[in-house]
Amino acid sequence: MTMLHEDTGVALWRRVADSLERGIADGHYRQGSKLPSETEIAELHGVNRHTVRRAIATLAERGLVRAERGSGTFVDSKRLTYPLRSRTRFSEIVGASGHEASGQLIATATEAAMSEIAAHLKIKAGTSLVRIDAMRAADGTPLCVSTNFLPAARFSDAGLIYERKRSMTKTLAHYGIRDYRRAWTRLTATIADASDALRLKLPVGSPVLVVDSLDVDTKGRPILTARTRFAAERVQFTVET
Amino acid sequence: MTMLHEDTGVALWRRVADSLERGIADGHYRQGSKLPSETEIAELHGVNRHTVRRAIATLAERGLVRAERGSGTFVDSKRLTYPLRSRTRFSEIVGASGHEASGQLIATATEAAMSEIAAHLKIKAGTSLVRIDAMRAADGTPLCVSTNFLPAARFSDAGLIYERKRSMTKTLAHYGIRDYRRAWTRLTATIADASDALRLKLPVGSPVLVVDSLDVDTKGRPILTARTRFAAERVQFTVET
DNA sequence: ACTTATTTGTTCGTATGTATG
DNA sequence: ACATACATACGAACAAATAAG
Repeated sequence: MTMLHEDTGVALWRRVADSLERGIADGHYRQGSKLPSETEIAELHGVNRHTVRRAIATLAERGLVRAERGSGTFVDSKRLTYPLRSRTRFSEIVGASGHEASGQLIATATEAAMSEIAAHLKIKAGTSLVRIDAMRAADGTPLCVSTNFLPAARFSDAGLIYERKRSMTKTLAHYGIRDYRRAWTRLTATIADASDALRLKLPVGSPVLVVDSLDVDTKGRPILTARTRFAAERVQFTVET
Repeated sequence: MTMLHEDTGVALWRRVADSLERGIADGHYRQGSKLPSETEIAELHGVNRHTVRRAIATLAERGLVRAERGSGTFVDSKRLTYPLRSRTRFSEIVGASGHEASGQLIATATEAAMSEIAAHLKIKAGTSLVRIDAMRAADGTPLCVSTNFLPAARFSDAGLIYERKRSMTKTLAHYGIRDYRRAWTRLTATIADASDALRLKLPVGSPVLVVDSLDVDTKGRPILTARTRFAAERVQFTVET
């Protein structure tokens, strides 16, 4: 709204910030690595050092970088890249990016299927379901909380199994399911509610990515439908088309 | 907390709300259609009508439904389903779901490529780029704002073309590009900044879905990289794997 | 231990475009 | 039309911390 440049409607410092954020997001500047010095960035973008400082300040506020007087500004982004594909397994994905995956049961119960969930799982409404609420973390930091529904007929006591195994893949393996795949994924974002914020250790008002999904076995039979809420600031999804 | 049930850590009213929201999200309850009556829903879920009322109240607060005394509760979710796939075109997607797509140029300029963007477009840093900031809407309601970068060598004056055509597909067609595809898509969420919130007509603190993408032509040459911010409350992505 | 160069942090000053009243 | 306030942007200088020799 104020001082513009080349009739683009965007402030200079914001353009610099966007550029840097992009560089961090796509791995051009890796986690822990040093950004170019403020004067270098200023020269690169053809702006004053103050402008760069303001850009960096906004990134630092959001926790993407950390400035150290005398040595430099370092990337401090723990955002995990999480591919959405046919084979989507939390522990695999987290493990592949060099972090230690862990899971924790929040609650489990047996419920009657609501019509919407029943439709997804291709069972009759009112059929018995196992509900599993779980929190998943990478290197101890909570990444997501998920609410899972499984047909109780096939997966009775799945909650108890999950509590022991702390992994959905292992729980399903206990029932003889050695492979399964993602049938569909739907995704949006919202503000974390109080309990999710607490479990994800997020400040109130933080955005979460809400992922609805259905997993099916090798024969295409639905086995699991879930709603998973990811701490948006800790994850970045990639879509493989 | 509140009233619990079957030692699941989730309040009854929240379970009902989740169930209804799910039904709306997956089209089980369509836009504009009437929900079952409160007493019906209460019977279906085996809860008291007060519980249902609380669930509906939270949905109404978030603008998903609209309760009308004497006639019923109606789905009022303008959340558009937006598939992320190889062929991702705004106007096509919006048009296919029965809405009228429109675009509006916010600003355009020629800039020198920052190294990150240059890497995506496979050009040398410092090469001239056309930057196009645009807002896109469905039936007049803003859906997203996007910042697009195109190599100026191939697409000089793309900004002017876009201003006239108000569609990126048509703009590219003007340069002889009849087909293109999405090379990659990265996705996360954050809180809308002031200018985005204004342009998307969102309250401050609203979440936006941030989509980074690269489009390439039929020969695989990069033609366009963009960062698009969607009003999270108005859109739902589907991932096709 | 000392020097030197680099880098972030801070404080002046100056100028300009936008919004408000 | 004018004054005021505010955010943006640039320039110069110096202080303080760090790293390298």
